[in-house]
Amino acid sequence: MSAPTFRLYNTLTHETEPVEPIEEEHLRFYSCGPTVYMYAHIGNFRSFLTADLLRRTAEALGWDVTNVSNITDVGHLTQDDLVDPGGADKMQQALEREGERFANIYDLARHYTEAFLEDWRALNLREPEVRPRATEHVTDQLHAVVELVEKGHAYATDQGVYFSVESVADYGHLSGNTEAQQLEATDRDVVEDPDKRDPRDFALWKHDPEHLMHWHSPWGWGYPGWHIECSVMGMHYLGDRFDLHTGGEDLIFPHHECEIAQNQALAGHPVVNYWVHTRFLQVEGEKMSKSAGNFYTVRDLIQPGPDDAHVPASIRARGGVDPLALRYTLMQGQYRKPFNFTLDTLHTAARHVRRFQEVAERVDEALDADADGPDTLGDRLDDIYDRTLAAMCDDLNTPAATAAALEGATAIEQTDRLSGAAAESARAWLARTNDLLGIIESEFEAEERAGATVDPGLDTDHLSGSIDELLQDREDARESGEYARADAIRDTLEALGIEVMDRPEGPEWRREVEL
RNA sequence: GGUGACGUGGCCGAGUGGUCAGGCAGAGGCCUGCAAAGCCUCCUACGGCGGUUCGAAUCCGCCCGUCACCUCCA
Repeated sequence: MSAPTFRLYNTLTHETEPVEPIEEEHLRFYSCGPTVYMYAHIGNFRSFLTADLLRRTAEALGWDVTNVSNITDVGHLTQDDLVDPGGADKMQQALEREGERFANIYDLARHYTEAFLEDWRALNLREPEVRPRATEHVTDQLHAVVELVEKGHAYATDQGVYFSVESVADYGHLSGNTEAQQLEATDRDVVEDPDKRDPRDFALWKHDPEHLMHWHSPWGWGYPGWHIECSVMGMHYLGDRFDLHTGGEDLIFPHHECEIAQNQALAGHPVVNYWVHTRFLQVEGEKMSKSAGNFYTVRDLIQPGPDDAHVPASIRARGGVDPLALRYTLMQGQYRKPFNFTLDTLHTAARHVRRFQEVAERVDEALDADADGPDTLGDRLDDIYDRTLAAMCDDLNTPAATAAALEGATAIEQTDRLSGAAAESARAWLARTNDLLGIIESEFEAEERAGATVDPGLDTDHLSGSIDELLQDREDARESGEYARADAIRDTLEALGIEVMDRPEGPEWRREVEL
């Protein structure tokens, strides 16, 4: 079968377009990463997951991929445009909030960066080729600001340096915010800079010697504006023409709008061809917020603390859900459509992920047994994989892709007796599907299996000896017809969250996934 | 007010002119000492009103509703 055409919705053109890399079969893209001032939440990761799926789909097509995904470890003003002498900044606020935990702002950034990378791996996201930090590129950012001033695209006031929006054509095209008055904030409770020439102009540099992070510049001590870092790091690593740029929908305006203007001014031409934005998710039908009690960080769900009262007790009781179940859940909505994250979906996802894993176990056993017989699965699984890939190529249609993958699991389950040949086909299919979707087995766990620490979510390991004893007792009871006693033992196990299955070859147990 | 997205069965969600999505929940059956798991079968919907068409969930128009963004946010 010929490879399907990879198509993505481009915010810039409002159309779903074929992805045609500048370098043939080499996708180069930039992903806006997090500001590291708190633990990342599941909405953050919906967006990063889009970038991961983009990569995996391109790789499945045989393309090379170069992805740059930044870490924003410079605090920016909570009201981006406003030069607030008080320096109310997200990271500074975090430091004030959690002051006793961290020695300084850099320590805080380091902590949340490490936590972010742990979550990233837990969710089975592939590593970007480059993960630059904003603080490592401040000099580059300053050079860019100087260049913008020299080219007449920016000007300095007492309070900072601003990009002049009217110096580039087409400002507002990406977001549709073309009217000047739309670009003026209605409520401004912080003093704005009276020397700004146009309310739409945005800050490139903020003069503030008191800021917790500050650098020397031609305009005195201060720190860079938010938008310039992505322009600079993107072009630094990917050149002044690259394929694609990803981020959350909130970044369309102002962040990416400003980035496009800066890119145009610096390079003299458009730099990025495709802009891909992930919609915000909702949780239980509402916007996720701490006050609504539906705000979940990744670690809330995969390794909650016993006192995380906002995490449902059923999840806390079992020490968190399988991270792949969380990943699977986030894939149950296409990245561009409204998505309602619910515990019900999480529950279903956990079942599906376990089902894939059990199919994989069965295939591995059949591989070892290597029974004679024809390959009854290969053609069918090839067709299923083709449809899975086609769904991903269709603007990352993950619900359709996972539905197709599930058909593969059913196909394997339906086969009563797997021949060695069929098992090999099934194994190959599982590997390809996992490469594409990442929902069957974690690449990082496999990597680290040698020195594997016990998953904190699984506390049955120390119990398995006594579980085996109980099961043997139950078998003895069953053989002697003492079914009441056998059922009582099973009830005991179920109370511990252990499911018992009497298979023809003997009893098996596993943890329940009920939430 | 501006911009964009979206409304499919009890629930989640595919599907861009004529043929089956898939899953969850539910019902029946096979299997089982009974269960569980798995397998088989059943449950047939497209916000409303017009229009185009031999034929529309699918195209067009209007209306209703939901959501998001419009300088904190992925």
